[in-house]
Amino acid sequence: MSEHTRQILVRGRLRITDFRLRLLEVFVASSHSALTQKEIEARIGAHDRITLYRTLKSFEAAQLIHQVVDGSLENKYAFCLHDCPEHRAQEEHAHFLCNQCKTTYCLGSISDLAITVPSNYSLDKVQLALTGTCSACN
Amino acid sequence: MSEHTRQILVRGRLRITDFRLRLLEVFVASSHSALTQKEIEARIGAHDRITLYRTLKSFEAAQLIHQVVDGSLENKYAFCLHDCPEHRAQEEHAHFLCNQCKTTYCLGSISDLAITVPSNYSLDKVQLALTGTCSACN
DNA sequence: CTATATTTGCAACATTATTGCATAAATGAA
DNA sequence: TTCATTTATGCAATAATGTTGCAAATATAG
Ligand SMILES: [Mn+2]
Ligand SMILES: [Mn+2]
Ligand SMILES: [Zn+2]
Ligand SMILES: [Zn+2]
Repeated sequence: MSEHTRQILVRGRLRITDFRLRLLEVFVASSHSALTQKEIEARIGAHDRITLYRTLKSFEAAQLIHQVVDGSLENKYAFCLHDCPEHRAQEEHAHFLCNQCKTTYCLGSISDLAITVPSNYSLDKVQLALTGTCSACN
Repeated sequence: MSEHTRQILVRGRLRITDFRLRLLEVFVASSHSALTQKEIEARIGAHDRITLYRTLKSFEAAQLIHQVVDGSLENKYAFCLHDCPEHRAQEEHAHFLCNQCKTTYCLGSISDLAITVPSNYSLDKVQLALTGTCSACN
């Protein structure tokens, strides 16, 4: 059953360990939304806090997950789908935080928006943090 | 010299204290950019950490300052200019984080952008976090 | 000036971030 | 398969940040 996550680790050139497989399962299982550390901990079962911290860093470096800016001040991560735009030439990336259920949804590309910065500024990355009420809560 | 900041506190219906005046001076002095707690502490001189924490909360509640989402995970605050769109009917608000000097600029309104959310979602707030290189660093 | 409401400073505690280091485990090569 | 090497893990320790309670100090209204 973990052949899928196994392959993801191989592609990311990360050693295959039990903990990494478990963490990856968690992300794959909620690939539509971003997770806080607390939410990850609730899902992953027994674990070491520091190992989780470092594994998140590794996953991020290997571009398996990405940090999510959703307007809350919490550090959230989401699984990078293979068409995730976050790591494709720094394309625009939108996320939606629901005020009710606190879920953060990944809305994907927003490259159709016209963003301009003041003259002499150069733009590398665009992060759009939307807040409101999601479909499930409406 | 502190007549200006005095007036701001009065308008916000906050009692005038020495610490509040000092903190407000700091914000007024860098009203074009957002400040981290560390940056505030470096500018304000001798102070109590908890008092700063609570005064920031008061200022925010009184809408003298607002939290800034700039794509970093740091908690930043910026002075609300009287035409600051953040507190005018939740209008869009853009900030720019410079990768070089780490300054966060307030870019103001972006209400001309066309933002759409999936059907059945309702949108309350739009925060646009731009990253790149600022004019001074270019 | 006095009474009342608010603010401040300090202690205490919670949560999160971060590094060092010894041990355990994974991997590639023999 | 075994072994050597590299990497990951678990635990201790520390730093940074967030948060509340409470008594003393201060601001403000009357
Ligand atoms: Mn995403
Ligand atoms: Mn602003
Ligand atoms: Zn919701
Ligand atoms: Zn700059």
